[in-house]
Amino acid sequence: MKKLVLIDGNNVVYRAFFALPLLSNSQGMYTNAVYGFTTMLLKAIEEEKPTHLLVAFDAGKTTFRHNTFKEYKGGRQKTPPELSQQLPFVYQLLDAMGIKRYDLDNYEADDIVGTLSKRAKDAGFSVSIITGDKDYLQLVEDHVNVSLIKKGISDTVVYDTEKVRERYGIDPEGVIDLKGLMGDASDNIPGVPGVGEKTAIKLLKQFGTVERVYEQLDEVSGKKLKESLETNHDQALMSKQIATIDRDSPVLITLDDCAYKNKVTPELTELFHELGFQSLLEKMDLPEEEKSPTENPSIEVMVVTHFSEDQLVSPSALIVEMLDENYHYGDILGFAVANKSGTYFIQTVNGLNDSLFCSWLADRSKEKIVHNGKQAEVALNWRGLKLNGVIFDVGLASYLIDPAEAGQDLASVAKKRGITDVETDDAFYGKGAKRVIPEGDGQAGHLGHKAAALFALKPILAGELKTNQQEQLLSDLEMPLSRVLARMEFTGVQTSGETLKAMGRELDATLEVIEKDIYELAGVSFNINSPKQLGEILFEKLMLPAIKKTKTGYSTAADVLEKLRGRHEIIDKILDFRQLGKLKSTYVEGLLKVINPKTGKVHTCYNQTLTQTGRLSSTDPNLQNIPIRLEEGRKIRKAFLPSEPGWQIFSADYSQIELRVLAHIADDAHLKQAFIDGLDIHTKTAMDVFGVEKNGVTALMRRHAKAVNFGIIYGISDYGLSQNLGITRKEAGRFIEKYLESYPGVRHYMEDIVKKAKKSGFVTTLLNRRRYLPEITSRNFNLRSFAERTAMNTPIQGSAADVIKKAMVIMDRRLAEEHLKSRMLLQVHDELIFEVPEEEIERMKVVVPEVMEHAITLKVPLKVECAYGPTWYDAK
DNA sequence: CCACACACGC
DNA sequence: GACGTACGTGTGTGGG
Repeated sequence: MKKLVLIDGNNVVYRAFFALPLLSNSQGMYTNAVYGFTTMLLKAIEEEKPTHLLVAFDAGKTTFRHNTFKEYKGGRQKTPPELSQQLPFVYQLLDAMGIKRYDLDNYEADDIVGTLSKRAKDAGFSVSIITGDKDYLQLVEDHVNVSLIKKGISDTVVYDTEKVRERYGIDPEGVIDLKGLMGDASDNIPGVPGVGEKTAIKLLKQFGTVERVYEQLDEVSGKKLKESLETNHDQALMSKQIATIDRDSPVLITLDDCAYKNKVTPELTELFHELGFQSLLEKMDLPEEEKSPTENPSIEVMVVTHFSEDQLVSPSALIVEMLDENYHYGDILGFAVANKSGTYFIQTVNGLNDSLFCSWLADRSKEKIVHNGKQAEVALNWRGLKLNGVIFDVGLASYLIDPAEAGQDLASVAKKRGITDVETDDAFYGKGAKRVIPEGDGQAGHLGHKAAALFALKPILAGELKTNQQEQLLSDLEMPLSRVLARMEFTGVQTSGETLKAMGRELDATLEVIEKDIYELAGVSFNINSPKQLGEILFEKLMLPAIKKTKTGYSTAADVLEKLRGRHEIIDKILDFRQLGKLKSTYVEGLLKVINPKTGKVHTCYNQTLTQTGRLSSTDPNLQNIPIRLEEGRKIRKAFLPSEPGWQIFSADYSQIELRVLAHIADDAHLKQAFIDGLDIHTKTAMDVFGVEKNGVTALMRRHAKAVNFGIIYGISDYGLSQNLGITRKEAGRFIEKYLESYPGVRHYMEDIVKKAKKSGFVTTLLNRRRYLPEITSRNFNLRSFAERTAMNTPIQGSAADVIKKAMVIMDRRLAEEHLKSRMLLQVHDELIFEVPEEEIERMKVVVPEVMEHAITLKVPLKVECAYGPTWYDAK
């Protein structure tokens, strides 16, 4: 006989939460409700041995019952965030176990259960319902029983028709009449005042139903009772109606959909590990994890020396193997392809010489699945090859699904999804200095498994993206951007080694003088670059007051030294030495090391899957932190030139993009107006915070206001602001308070986003980029506060990143459409740098701001400022 | 080899 | 009252 088990998910999770202490896993995430629910679920499966299983959930706040009675479930305590945060894991758990879950707009879990139990009974199933809610007893009938959870989570009492009669003295159908008369405080159902369980049962035993009670009201004994029944006639009927479970609700799934196979998946093991459910893991008799991936017989990797047409079918997963050294210069260690025809490995030389393979790589119509395709594309470009037809990038996808887990090895991404037969590169090649490329054909197996995993991962990740509504973010933003970045990196930026060397010589001369001065002032020579030695000199030998300490000793950081200025001549010298030393080592010497001797250019690598906010990062060299604030440093920019004679460096930057994004997201009328009116935002903030007219804003006020603005977009704390401005915490607190009074929409946003993050466990940006903040419900003040500030900051910074990324994709197309020769070279978070032929300058002055300002339409205008000159330094 | 302190950018 | 601005990369020091 078929057996259907129906579980009221909300009820069981809720009971588990309150029955168990607030357990948490190693990451501080609460797990007690998930744990309790899991225990219940496993017990039910073991005892009931269901062939079909479904967990029903309540859909939302309002149901059809609210149409009849708008106070339904009124006055209920809000679900604690510690509980609601666990719900997603309950869903994940069910999905991993292959158990159907279902909710239905306007209906509650009990209606779903009622409907399916009826259908199942009619189809000849036996049905067990698991819940802690007595209301369900109304569903009991032949072949349908209810397991009512008693105190705690482990005890249940099974109610069949007989048991209901025994306990209440009425038939199961009578439960709704019971409710109609006695009401239900927990659902805010009124019933008839003065009628409790005893009286209600007595009445029902005598009359049968609520309606009958009223038909024969005269026969009711007791004057008071009669009166109360009489005056509350409508209320009693309404209460009965509300308490009635709808057994014909529009449930769209079928019984077949609920078919259940007891199977332990790798996803489940992974999830249990994540949740820290060690005891359950042991209990479940899990299969041993695959230890030696190459032993997996299901993937046979064929080593080929050239490809045939029928081996390169669409879609195919493609691995272009390189180790983590710089992909502009690194070797390709082989290729692997996986598709429905099989899994193939080809050595680099053979692949590069196989014209069929090379034209397949370049063919737009041949669909490819890759992992961080930018690397492959650039590496192929350096070999004169093209890569087209990439339809899915697993690296980018996993980054969007959870930026905290991305940027990882393909093996980790796969393992998380239950594909365990891929070795990490670290494991296969060894890590650090021990890294070697194994002899023989072991590599074919490794690459083959990677390619096969890639092929298998695509539908899984696509599904996850769909759930998160991030498909467009991948297909219309990050994947096209990957192509744009590849081109920018490959194009590179012309860099004058001579200019750098000349600057280096000057720096050397100056540094030598300063160094000598410092030794003289200190009375001894020492390593100025060693904070330890420097600390000893300053705070022990020269007896300067130590303001701040670090874990390891005295702090000699710039802000500390600033405060010691004027106390000793040596301080200024040290600050100068540090500043110039940094220029010399990082910028002059550092950049010289990475200029390509053949092209005279630097070719950065953008990491598109690293930052938690959605920004890019840049390495080898980092071209996003070239000095600009201090003139000495800024001169470094003179070394960056156009790559063609007579061209110009053209720079375009967003003005106040983050504050504009804030005005948009917070939808703050006052802040929006300020931008619409084109005001100087820091002056405007000063006017609001200090309550003065424009003419009354002093330079100091503006500086303070600017710091407040800066802090606001980073999720401010009074302490942070006080440090920044050198004022007391109280004063800083007053500034913030004043600010939030002036911009109530911003205050509301800040409070709201934290609440939302607590509820859902993540925050999102304009284009639905996500960041999870598990620590936002931590009891550790430190961790929680940090997560709260992150909740405020990430949508702002991340949305700004969305805007400029979108602008880059559009800009790239626009340059092509207009047949402009100008090239996009760099992105520095809120600015784009181009090299532009003289004759295109005027056009670019129009096109670039147009594209950037309209990349995404906000409720405030975006403003872009352009500049150009013969070097990056001059584009100011 | 790694953690740390420091300094550069947005 | 705790802690303590966001996000990054690179360099040099110094301990294991």
